[in-house]
Amino acid sequence: MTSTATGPHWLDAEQQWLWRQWIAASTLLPDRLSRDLYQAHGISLADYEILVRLSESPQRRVRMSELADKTLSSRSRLSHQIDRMEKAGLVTREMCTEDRRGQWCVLTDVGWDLLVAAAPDHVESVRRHLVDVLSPEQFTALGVACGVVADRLVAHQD
Amino acid sequence: MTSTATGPHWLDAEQQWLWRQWIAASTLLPDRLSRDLYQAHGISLADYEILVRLSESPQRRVRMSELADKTLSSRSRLSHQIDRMEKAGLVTREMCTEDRRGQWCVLTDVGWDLLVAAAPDHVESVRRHLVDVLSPEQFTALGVACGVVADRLVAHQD
DNA sequence: GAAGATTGAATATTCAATCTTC
DNA sequence: GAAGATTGAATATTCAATCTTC
Repeated sequence: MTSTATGPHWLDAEQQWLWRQWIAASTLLPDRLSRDLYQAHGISLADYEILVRLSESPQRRVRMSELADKTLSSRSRLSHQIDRMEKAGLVTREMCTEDRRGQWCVLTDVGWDLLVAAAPDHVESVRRHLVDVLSPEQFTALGVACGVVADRLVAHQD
Repeated sequence: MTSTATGPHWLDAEQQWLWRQWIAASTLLPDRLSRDLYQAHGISLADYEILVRLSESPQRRVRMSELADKTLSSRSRLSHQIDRMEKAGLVTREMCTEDRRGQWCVLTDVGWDLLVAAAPDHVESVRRHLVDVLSPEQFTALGVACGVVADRLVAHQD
């Protein structure tokens, strides 16, 4: 659309520029972080996030549905992803005794070791491409704004 | 990893929180916008971006390699995507006479009409989920920070 | 040999249907 | 019937190889 196709609710030129910067960063940064992680440790950013969530939980285990919520993934997607990670020996599934519909996803020692090895590199990558290229104020403003947006999106899936 | 696993370059608790807000927003917002677009008009956000870029260009056409750059897509990905959009009648390919290695991607009337129909809804969706939930200052800060990050990522693909 | 672009296979994600237990 | 979870097919993306023209 050309900039002459204006209407009551159109974005003005500045808003459009800001919006495109968002698109660019939110496309390029995950690509880059995932590539860094893959080249150094053979896992994707999605795999890494799962390892982190499991490592933070008591007994290094999380129920599948809760893991899906925490990683902002659909259940189907998570299920397939855990299949792959299980094949790679990073996690295992265990029956849930309290609720027999449920499954625990459990971090293996191999998964833990991989996370320990990958974490410093990943943090370095996050710093290099995001945190360190911004002033502390800019980074804070970015995160806070994202928090507002994300909260609204989680709240009303309307 | 637990928060006790600190090191010289680790992110502190606040930085981690900010970082996770970024992940949440950059995961949820595109999902949401793409879903809105798909339900109302049968196209993805990626399709929409391509229609926009074509519509903005002289004679509604862009060279494949340039289109890949503009949409931050790999050439392979774009090639497959244009296959699908060509099948759907939204774009066509045309030989490039100046450089016979090249191809033009051209917006069809059907594609144009679809963009015209979808654009107001999409803009409304962007406003509802992003622009309007932030103060103007917050939105500006978000976009500016994203611009800095994106520029660095484009500049040195190191 | 490099740039423009595509191809097919491998991998990942989405979608709708299904199954079990609550 | 709803929640937890999975399954297989359809769709989309990545990766490495290839082809043509510069």
